[in-house]
Amino acid sequence: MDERILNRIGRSAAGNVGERVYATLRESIVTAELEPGRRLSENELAEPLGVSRTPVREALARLREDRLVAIVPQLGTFVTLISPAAVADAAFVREALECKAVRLTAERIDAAGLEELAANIVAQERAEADRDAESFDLLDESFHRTICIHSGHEIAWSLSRRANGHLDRVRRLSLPDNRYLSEMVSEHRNLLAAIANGDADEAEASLREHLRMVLSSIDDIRAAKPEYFEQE
Amino acid sequence: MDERILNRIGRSAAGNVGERVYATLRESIVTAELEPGRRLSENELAEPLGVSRTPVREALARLREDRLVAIVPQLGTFVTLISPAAVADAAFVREALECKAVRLTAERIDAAGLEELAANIVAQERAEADRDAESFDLLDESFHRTICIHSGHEIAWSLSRRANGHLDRVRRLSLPDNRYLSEMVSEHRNLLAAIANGDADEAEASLREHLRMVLSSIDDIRAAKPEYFEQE
DNA sequence: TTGAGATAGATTGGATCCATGATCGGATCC
DNA sequence: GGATCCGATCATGGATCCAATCTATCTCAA
Repeated sequence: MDERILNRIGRSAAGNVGERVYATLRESIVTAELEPGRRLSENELAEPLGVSRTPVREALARLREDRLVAIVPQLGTFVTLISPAAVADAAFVREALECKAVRLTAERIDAAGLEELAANIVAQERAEADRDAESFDLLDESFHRTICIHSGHEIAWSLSRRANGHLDRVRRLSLPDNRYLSEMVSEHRNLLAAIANGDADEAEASLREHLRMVLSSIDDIRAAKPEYFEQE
Repeated sequence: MDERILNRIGRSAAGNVGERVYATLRESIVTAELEPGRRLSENELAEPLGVSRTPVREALARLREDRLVAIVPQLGTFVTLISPAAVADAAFVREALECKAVRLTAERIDAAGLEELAANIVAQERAEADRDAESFDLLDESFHRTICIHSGHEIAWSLSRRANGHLDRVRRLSLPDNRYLSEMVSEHRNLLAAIANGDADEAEASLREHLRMVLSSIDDIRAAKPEYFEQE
């Protein structure tokens, strides 16, 4: 396994069809364009994408691991209903990983990293002023990713991102309501301040508070769209 | 999506061929029967198992997500070299998830759960007396799984288990040396005591100490088998 | 009209086939 | 003798084919 080989590792996951299909389907599910409970068919998914069943199957297998679809042999594939337990699990995982990461980040981030986070917040403020929730979403993701990367454990981000599907789905369903937007920017500012001060405890507490806010909207969504939820 | 359908969910992941192949290959890699750097071929893997390339590809795709193999298109699939960074990532993830889980477990475990953990430790003591490292391994896994399950977030276990491949590989390579065995049993006892007392802080501290011990052997392995390791 | 049974259709799981591209070895030319 | 070019071989990625089986519908009889 020489260097030339190592240099090419990752290509397989980069531009291949299965990866694109996975990203497409995940986005469709998270935005509820493919609504919870919806029946999917590998053939019907493959045809409009202009691909065969093979990469679709690969994508669905990954989505099953994300618990975003359920595959029943000889019957069909279904978008999972929103499960309060799965949402709680996602919140648990994200809090565990990101809180631990932010402690490390507060201890070891460099000036360039702080600069990057500060620039991100400036952009968030602009998105807030423009009421541009979609841009804010991307910036929010980038903000948290940057924090995880500077902890030295980028894996924290990729796992958190992966587990986060259920939270994303709930959040997107509630997106039209953007009254929380300025509050979130403010929380991000507090978090950055704690990191800049190297205060791991404060950074963790700040992030924990921030993450838990996302959960607050789930009851509203459930009241509005009960058919999207599992019965307990 | 009625109940009959829901009742059958999971069968797809239970007895199917891809799952078996995944488990088999993972075990072979973790025990270094398929040594780091080894080139794998889908055809050569499929033939002795009596299956086609399809389930092998499915298994390899999952192992790639575990970072246990690297797939290079038109070239080959390779068992990844042991990467100190990947090992550290695995330790980070496990510590983050399990420490957070054990806090919840200490707060909410019931008598039956405590009984289960106590019985497990008795079995560990027997394995220790018999110098039966393999049995101890299974019991250790079961012990940690039980703790995670009683936190109410079994996901902590499945993700921890999944991310743990690199740690397992290092540990198995060092297994013949079982002088740590009695120490680990003792640490498990301390952990159980903290949980039984409902002392979340003590339980977390105890588990953290316990998990970090696993890392101690990596340098020995590297000295013994440098060709298994990535260069930094 | 209603019920049961058979049959047709559709679904995923697994196996096979083809396309693309990378490596390696031998033939050939300088 | 050595470098170069070309083709055979083999790798994964994607497409297609077959098998098993579950659902739904249609038919026929009571």
